[in-house]
Amino acid sequence: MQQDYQPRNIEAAAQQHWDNTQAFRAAEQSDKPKYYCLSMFPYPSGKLHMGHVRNYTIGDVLSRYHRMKGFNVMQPMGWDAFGLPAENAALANNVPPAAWTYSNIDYMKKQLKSLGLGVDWSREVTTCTPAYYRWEQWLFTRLFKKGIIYKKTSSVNWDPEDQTVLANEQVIDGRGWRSGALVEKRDIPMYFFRITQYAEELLADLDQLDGWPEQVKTMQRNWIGKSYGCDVHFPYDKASIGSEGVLKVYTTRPDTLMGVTYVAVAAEHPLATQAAAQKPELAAFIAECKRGGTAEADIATMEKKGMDTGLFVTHPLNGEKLPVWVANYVLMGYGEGAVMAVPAHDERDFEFAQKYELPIKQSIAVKEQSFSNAAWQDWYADKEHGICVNSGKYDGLDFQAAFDAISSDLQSKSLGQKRTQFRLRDWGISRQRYWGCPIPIIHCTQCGDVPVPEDQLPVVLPEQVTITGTGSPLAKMPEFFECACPKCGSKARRETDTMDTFVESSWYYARYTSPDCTTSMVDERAKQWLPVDQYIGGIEHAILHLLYARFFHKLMRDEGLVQGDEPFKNLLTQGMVIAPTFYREQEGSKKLWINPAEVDVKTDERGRPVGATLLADGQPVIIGGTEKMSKSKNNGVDPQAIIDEFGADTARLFMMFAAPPEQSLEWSDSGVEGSFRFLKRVWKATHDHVEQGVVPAYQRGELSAAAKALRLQLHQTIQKVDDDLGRRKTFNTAIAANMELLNALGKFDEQTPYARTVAQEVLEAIALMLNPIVPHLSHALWAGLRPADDLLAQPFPKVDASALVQDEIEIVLQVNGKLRGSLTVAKTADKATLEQLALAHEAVQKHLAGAVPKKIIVVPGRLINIVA
RNA sequence: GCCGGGGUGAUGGAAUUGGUAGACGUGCCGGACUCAAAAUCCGGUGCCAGAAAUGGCGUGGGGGUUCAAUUCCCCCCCCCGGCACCA
Repeated sequence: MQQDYQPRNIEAAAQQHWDNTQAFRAAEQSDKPKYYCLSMFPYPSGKLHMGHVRNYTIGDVLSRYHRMKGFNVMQPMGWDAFGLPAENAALANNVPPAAWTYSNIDYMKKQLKSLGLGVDWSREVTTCTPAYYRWEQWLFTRLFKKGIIYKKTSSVNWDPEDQTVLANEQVIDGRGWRSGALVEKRDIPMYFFRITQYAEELLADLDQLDGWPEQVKTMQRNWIGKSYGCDVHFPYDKASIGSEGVLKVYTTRPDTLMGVTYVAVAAEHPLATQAAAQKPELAAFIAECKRGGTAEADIATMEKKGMDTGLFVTHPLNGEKLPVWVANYVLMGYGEGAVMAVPAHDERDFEFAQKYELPIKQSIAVKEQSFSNAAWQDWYADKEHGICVNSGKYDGLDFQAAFDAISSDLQSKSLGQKRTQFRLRDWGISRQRYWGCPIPIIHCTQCGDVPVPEDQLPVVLPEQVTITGTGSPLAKMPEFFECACPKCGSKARRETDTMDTFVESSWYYARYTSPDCTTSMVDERAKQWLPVDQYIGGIEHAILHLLYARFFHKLMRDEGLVQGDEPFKNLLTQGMVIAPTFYREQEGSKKLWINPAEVDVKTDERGRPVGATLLADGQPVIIGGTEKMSKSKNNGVDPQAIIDEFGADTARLFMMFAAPPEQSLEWSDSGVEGSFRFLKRVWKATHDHVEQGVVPAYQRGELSAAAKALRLQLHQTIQKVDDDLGRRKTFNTAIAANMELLNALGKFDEQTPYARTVAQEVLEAIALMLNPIVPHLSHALWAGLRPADDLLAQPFPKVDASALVQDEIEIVLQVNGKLRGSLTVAKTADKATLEQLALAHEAVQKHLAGAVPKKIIVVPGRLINIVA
């Protein structure tokens, strides 16, 4: 072994060895159980960021650990290559999105390889290639014929100046990001996946997912949002509306129906349109409602506004006339575009009624609570304890009884019925963008929307285009959209919208099993590898991506392509990588963000930061918060710089040590140096041992007390690390346990032949236990400790139960719950002996001060608490 | 606004099933080595009082359950993720 730890050499050598032996090629033929380990594939944005390093290191640790535990591991990698940033880059730098994307992939692939991931690169998948997306188009045409995909109109953010649709993130304070024009909502035709048809199953199957975090399942349940409620029809008041008809609403609180004092409709609702024709001020208000974006967060937080239409509907049960209002918080796209308002028992309606002086009518009472129109109280919305009041024949009924009575009365009048509903909406996938998968539809004036026949797939996205930022690029390319109708042969127009990029990422996990299949979306190998045993990715994907992928799995299952109901058996959601921010105030209250690498932080005598200066000019900078690494806050640390300076193993070790995977991870330069120091110490300890000659690892024989204690700690550590890597997935504590073990070895200085076999045993175990985390280092350590063996063939170390046997244990003594001392006792000591010893203990006597113990609690093997 | 998560020394975090709060790392203080510095190694380090022994306090704030609460329950404050066209 080299005397010094030289990561550059050993990492290159280890990677070369893995390449030469095709070590991570996943084979279908194997007598071992399979383990499919998948990290969310990256968007090729340019270069690797710390979030990627964290994600892929976690995946690699689990992959290598499972390999050592005897699994046939498959860990693939690919590229989520379609998306908006490529078009933005094209606008900024005048490079075609395809060229930009492919060159980013080249660079990032080199970076990923330098991390030493045990990836089977032969399975690489790139979503922007026709080889990949043709199968997405193929599935689309199948689903279209089945009716799972349909067309309807939907609202988008419209930039009237650039004449283009904007993504939510491109709308900043209600204006287009490039033009600065006020954004408005516009209804356009789009294709939808009928995900609501699978809502019930998507909800129910969450119960199968024992390996998913409870929080993610809860978020998905709430997102799907199954509710039990009632359709209610309010007959039109013929005098004001002038025609027959009903206004339909859905409510989860039919028990409050007798408290309805008005109804509210969306700006686009037919009744609103009708009323606006007579009332210019209403028309103006409707126009105002159409301003602004479509994001739900904006709609939910904006000021609630409304206007009376002057129209009326009648209450379905008591025939009362109720005014129809237009309100900006009611959206046409959701449900019927109308809601019934019960100001007394809904907080939003309450505010609205107060603002516009609409009547508030109590219809629910809770015992010992008194109702007042003046201020909202939380009990007004209480379903559990309320009973009906001011509700005629329903007075005195509780929630469920009123629900049943009112809905059955509505049904007998044909003015409504019970219905369960989902909050989940169908998935609109049309995008008026260039860099995405073309939607395989041809529009024919005779035949309508015709799916592209299988033998004409794929519809290839042209790669030579000019992106202008206005309009849709494909819609300006006749060579793309001019075509013949596959049915009647007459001149037709190809669809120029592309698909939501969430579609590609909804099935890539399946494609990895059969990446080279040219005859189908996936082949029989999918049945062998799926489901994914471990999926790893950011918590920000908890709802959309994971729900869409689950949905796609069911769609593919129903097409006979895959088996099983769920794609991902176990899920690990990793936290963000965060770093301190620094800035200077500039004119116009703009902040100039300064990279942490360019800043010197001053601390007081206890290490607390007291100020910071810019290295370049020595002048102060302001210390900001610790936030997610991002370009906008300029607080990113380039992983490449860390790999170049310390090596990939240090980067990997720090990432795994600084926090458990699910928490956010704070970047720390000195923490990185600490990780590097630890690797140097492991290297030195192994080197110094090997220099004196390698020996066989300890097997059996008499040992000194110190050697016995070291072996006890060793095997306790193996037990803990095995559990930490396997069950708990807390890599930070696994590393800490190895650090403690190395510290203990450092204090063990016996040089007898037997002692050296114990040292060999410890060093071999450390090399193996650290292997999943710092595989290059372990590869080199192993070459020194066991020159004849390849580390890749080694199993995870096994616990020697005989080393764990302890004769004496420590018991903690408490008096009234406070720690007062401890006892070392024989492990076999019984309860009576323990109580006796505890009462006799000096510190216990002192704190009892003669008082008679009322109770003695003995927790075997842990503590004794004497209550006086 | 709605849904989900989090808050522990100077600092990142540990405490796995209600049972010794602060493992391990960083920083800081002291020492060894050195002409000196860096690197390395050794020791100390929750806060308050005390020379010490020791005692009290302490897991965002307030209350509760329990022999015992970072852990369970209720209320409040702050921070973060998602909200359907960022990925």
